[in-house]
Amino acid sequence: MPELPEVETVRRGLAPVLEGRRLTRVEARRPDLRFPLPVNFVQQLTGATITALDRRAKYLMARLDREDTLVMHLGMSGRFEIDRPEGSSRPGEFHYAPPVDAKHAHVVFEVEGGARVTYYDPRRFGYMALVNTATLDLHPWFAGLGPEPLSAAFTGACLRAAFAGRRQGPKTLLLDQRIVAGLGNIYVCEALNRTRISPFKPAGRIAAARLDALVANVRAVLEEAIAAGGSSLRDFAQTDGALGYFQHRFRAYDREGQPCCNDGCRGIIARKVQAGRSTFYCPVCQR
DNA sequence: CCCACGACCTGTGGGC
DNA sequence: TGCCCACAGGTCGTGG
Repeated sequence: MPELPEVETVRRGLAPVLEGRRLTRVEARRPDLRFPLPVNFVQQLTGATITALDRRAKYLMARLDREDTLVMHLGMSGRFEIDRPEGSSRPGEFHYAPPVDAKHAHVVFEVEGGARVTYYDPRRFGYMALVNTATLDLHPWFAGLGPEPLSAAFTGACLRAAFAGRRQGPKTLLLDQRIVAGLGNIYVCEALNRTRISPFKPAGRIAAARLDALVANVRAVLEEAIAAGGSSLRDFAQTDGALGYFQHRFRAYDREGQPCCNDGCRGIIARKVQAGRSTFYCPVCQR
């Protein structure tokens, strides 16, 4: 669901209420998300202070003043909401409105000062784990990740190396988190459309200059999406409930049958299933 | 290495 | 109105 811009939007929303705060109460309302929650999940988190909230690829990482880091992935439908206690209460005891969607409110964090952060995830493809901080980079979820697309490490040369000799299209390869970490279906479609590269063209035969342009467009579309608060399709909302609005600026994704937005192109956006997922592209200008 | 396909799980939207 | 099917932002695994 959430791709890099959505996860980054969530991070920016949560950071002010979590960073530097102690977890006073943690509730796991079911024993598992996609995977079982760690044994002693609640116990290990209760009383811990979150020193920083970071993002790597599509993972959120809450650094703790303990050995472990709380790692969270939103899967397809994961979402966080923040709320404040209502009414008066004795210090240290807060009263909250019931969760908006109690059926899918799986994990609840209450922090010092009273804010409550609830994790909702109808499909439960999301997951949370406690991972030893010292060896975090060696964990299977992180060890093989490619560069952050917004970092200087992501370059045309990276793509040249990763694409060399590959007959698969750039669409599938850009979804591979080992090549570049954080892209998903939407932003890959958008970046390829902006660069006028066919999602199906054998990746190894794309000229170096076009890969440089692709890198620039990946960055541009991600930055624009972050600035817009991400994209809201079915259920993505920012932590304050506001909707991101980048979906209104899609040029390819979910625009089957509508005109291509590229200058001078009169093509119509098409949809094809590629590697089991919808690819949206312009058959006229994307070559 | 590539692809096709299915699994995980639940909800929603469109077509009839 | 109601039902059924296709499809959904991600990842993981299998088998040809």
